[in-house]
Amino acid sequence: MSDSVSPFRAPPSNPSFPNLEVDILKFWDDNNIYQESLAQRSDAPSFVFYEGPPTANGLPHPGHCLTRAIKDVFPRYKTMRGYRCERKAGWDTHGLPVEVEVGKELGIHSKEEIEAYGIEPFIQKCQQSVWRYMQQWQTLTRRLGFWVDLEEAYVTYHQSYVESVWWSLKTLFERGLLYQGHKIVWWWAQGGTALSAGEVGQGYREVADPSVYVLFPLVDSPGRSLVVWTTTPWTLPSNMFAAVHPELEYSVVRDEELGCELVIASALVEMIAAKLKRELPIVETVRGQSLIGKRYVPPFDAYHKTLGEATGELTTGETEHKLWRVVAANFVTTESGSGVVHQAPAFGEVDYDVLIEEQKRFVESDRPELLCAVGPDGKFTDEFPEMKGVWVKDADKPLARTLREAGRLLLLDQYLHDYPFCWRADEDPLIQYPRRSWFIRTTRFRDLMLKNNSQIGWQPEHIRDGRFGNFLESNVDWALSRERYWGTPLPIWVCQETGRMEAIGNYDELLAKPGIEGTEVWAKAKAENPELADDLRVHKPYIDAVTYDSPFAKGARMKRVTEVIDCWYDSGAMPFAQWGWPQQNNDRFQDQFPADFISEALDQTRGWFYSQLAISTMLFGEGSTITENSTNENSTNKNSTNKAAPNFAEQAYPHPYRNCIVLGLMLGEDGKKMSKSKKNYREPSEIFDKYGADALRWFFFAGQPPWTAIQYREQSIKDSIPEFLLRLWNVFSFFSIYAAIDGFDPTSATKADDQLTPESLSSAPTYRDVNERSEIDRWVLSELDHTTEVVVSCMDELDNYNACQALSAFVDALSNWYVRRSRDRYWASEKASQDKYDAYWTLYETLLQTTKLVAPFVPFLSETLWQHLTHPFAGGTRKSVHLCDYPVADASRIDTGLSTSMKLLREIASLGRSARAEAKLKVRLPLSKVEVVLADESEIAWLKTHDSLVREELNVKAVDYTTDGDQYVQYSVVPNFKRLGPRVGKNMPVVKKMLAETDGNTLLTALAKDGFVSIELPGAETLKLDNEDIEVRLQAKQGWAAAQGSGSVVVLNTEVTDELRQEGVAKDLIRTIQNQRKEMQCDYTDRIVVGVVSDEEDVKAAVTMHRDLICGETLASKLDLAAVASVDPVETEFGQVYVQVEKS
RNA sequence: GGGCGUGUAGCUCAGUUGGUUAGAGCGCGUCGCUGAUAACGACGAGGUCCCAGAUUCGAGUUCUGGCACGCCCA
Repeated sequence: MSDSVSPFRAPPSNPSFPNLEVDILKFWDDNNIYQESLAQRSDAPSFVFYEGPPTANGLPHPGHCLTRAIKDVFPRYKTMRGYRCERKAGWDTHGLPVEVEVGKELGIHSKEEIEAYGIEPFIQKCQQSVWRYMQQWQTLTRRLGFWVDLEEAYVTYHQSYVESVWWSLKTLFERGLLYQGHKIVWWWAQGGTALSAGEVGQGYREVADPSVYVLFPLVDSPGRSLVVWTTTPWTLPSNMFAAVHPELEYSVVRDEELGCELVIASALVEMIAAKLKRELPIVETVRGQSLIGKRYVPPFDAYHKTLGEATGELTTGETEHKLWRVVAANFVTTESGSGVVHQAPAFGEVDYDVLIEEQKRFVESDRPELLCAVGPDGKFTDEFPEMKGVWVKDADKPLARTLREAGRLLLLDQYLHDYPFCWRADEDPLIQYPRRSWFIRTTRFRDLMLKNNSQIGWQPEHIRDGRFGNFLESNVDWALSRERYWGTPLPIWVCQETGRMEAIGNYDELLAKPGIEGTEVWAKAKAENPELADDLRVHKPYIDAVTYDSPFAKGARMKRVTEVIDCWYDSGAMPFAQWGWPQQNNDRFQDQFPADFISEALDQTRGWFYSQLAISTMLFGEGSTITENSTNENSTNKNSTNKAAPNFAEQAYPHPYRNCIVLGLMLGEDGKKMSKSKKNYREPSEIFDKYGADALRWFFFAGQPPWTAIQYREQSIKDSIPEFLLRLWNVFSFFSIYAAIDGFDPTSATKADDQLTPESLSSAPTYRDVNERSEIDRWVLSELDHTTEVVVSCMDELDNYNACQALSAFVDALSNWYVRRSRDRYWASEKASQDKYDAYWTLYETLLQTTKLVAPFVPFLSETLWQHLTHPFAGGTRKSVHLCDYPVADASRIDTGLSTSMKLLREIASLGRSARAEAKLKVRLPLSKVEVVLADESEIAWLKTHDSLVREELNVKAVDYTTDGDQYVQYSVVPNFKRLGPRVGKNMPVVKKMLAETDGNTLLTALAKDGFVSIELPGAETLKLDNEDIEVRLQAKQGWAAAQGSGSVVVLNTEVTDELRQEGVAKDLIRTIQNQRKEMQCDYTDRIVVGVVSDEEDVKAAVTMHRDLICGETLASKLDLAAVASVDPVETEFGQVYVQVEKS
């Protein structure tokens, strides 16, 4: 090799990965590596990734690290595989959480307070507040190595984004898919606002409510009443129906005290009788079905006096009373109550569904209308004059009293249950309350959504038919509107005179309306505060001020509805709205739709996964047509691409995403949900500082499949360092040290290309064809290419876990077999031997390829390795490993036979060590022989050529292989179950028994002679078994120092001769002396003088016989069987050992 | 209450279409190496595969019913 100074830099021996990572971040920034990785693929086929927009309105936590790591690894991989993978960041910026944050800041929380504060300054604050934690998000994203275009991020409050959403809503509106209806919400009456499910969930606590059993007298059966149970007496005035389960049995019982008959579910009669403390003899029993349709008198007559006899026409042409009938409902149970359920659809979502079902039975003009005697303030309205102005919860007692006085109260009791209170005002109970709301008719698309879903590649697969599929099956119309302030305004304008409506698709379209007024509100605000983001002009309150002439009635004005929309709709519109499509960027949208890959956590099933699928199916699915804004001739289409709005009806499912990895929930150290108060997790920044981003990433990728619930364990993150990162580093470090010593110069490959592919390195004069290299070289390269094959096929299937398993196993084999077995080849004193060149080239190539393989997973470490490994080329190679192509397996290098043989060899070495340990014969003590018994001969010839390796590993003088190991081994023959199962079936246990009972050796002999053995089955049937049909197992006999593996048994010759023992002592002495050298902190070139004083003959003999060996190994210039003056001896089992450093 | 998922070694987790010796890492124990060295390696102990039934020649794996935990929805 060249005598010039090695171009390799010696790497730090104990690297600080966190520090190296920070350097790499700077390197990437300084050199625009990410941008270049994209530019390099500008003409490549695209692999489309969508970023599910996080909300920057909260701190990022470890769960987000997982999401962002997974979102990073596949785009990186695909990019290296030759695709163009753009990664546009995005931020979710609208919604209640933002309003709440701002409210906290301002010390206000009710809607009244917000309005008192002023909507205009409030939403301005919202817009500013969205970025509250932006810095942390960006820092985390960058530090984790998540490559994404933060500068080009889409933002849901941007005008272009809002306009895309408007366009889609207008499309839906014009297709008749938007409508107004009621939605029963959890309502905070005092604050005048609905609460989200999450908020409601926070406020449950146990309370005692009245439990009343009320009589509903049946109209057509005088003296007979339904018994109805409720814990909310205040809902009784708004009663509309009573529900029974058609399949349940009901009893008519006689109540002597009241002098009437009661209808109660049979299963509950006893319970109610016990509460009443009186007998309720059964008069008759009936099925729920027979009660259906029976009319009753409601407990209060507020509505009854006018509507009591109201009838309507059914769709069947018949006539039926609209209200106060018994209806069927299968949610009725007999767990509590009476089995007859009071229905006040205004105050219960389930009850409301019953009303909807009832309404559907009637012709449209004759439907029962919702009864609601309570106002949004939670107080009775004049529809129930008796209690007008009374807060509902205060009405419970007086209502019960009224019922009692009217003889309608069977029983008053108390009932303990959990009931939600407002989390912001915990004295305020929430009530369910109907609100006018806008809906999207998603139910009409249920089957198409299911069809679309069925084509999506879900990871894990059970999401498709499980959680997500079920959710789609039970689809209900999307409640779109929110009575809030900070959100995308619902773009519907209403004629103030006729109530007719139209949707607006973008801001210019609005401005072009005739008689436009109100735009000055925005102009004024902007003039007063030029800093205001222009995007705010499409938000409340500015947009609300904009009105125009009604096309429906002369002189009337069009005014926007007041609502904003659900921010899930924002995020679901992201596939087109991120581009501002269709107003602009048609080509970008066309290119980037649908996504090949998205990933979020499980909680997005009903969130982003759904909102995207629903919107895409409605807009671009089968049967949909995209209409041009033809009615709006004034709209200024700045971009001609707007005209080219495609018809996506032809777009094959699935869209808008083809593959989705659903990540499991991340749990804290204690296996519980992560929570700041419990402090059961580490802050990401601490992890980065202590262990580095690669350690965290590897923990995510290699620890478990990503969809399992992951327990965040600091120890596991820490473990990824020695298990993988450091192990790989050590191999590299080993290589660098010796490459530097020997002056190994890869630049001698004059035709080396900029990715240092093996083909191009072969131009080096010292580079030999792999086939000519030693076996271990061929072996490691075979393993490398096999690993490459596995990793590529896993990653193509989005399976990071098994890809990492393969990588981990390979790095282990590289470190613990290849390098270990090859060390002396690098130490060889001959600098220019071909074997040494082979060793260097093999390890160099292996490291290069491994570095590329691990690049998507551990981008920092791989970059560091790449920089070092390519350093000799002084800039002639690609600047970054991330600009390289992903390795492709070279099938010609994969030698499965060699792989199998080597595996057996390693097993034999391992068994030998095991046998030694068992027999308490330490490896340092040489043994004369091992005998290896194999099940068959196929590998013997190959193994024999590796005797020296086995001798060395096991420290024995000789190795013998045999298949005839009767002496040591018991043969047993078992059937090959998998093969014979189908053929033998029920007789399998018999076959197994017969094979076991026959002498193994006899069978094997017969098999060898005839190629088959015959077995007589009980049914006089003869079974011929060839050697594929059976499996030979070896079992070491007792009394031998032996260990057995799957196909081999290793037997030790335990006879220890004097010679062997003395050699063992010599090796022990060497070790003792080496330890002493270390104690004395010798430099490894220091010469020493050694003295050994012992009474034992073996020790004396060992020193005499093996003086050269001992001196050579320990760099001793002198070794005597005498004390060394002025040195303290170490006491050992061999006597006293003196070691002194020689004065130079 | 419904849906979905999970339950395998002390801990964290793998386990391919059912095939008869259930794996890994950590931890623990023993030993080794000392020219990758504040590292490293080998070997070992440790398992009623949550429980009970069923299907099957054969079940950690399929089915049914429980139990426990988690998530989502009521």
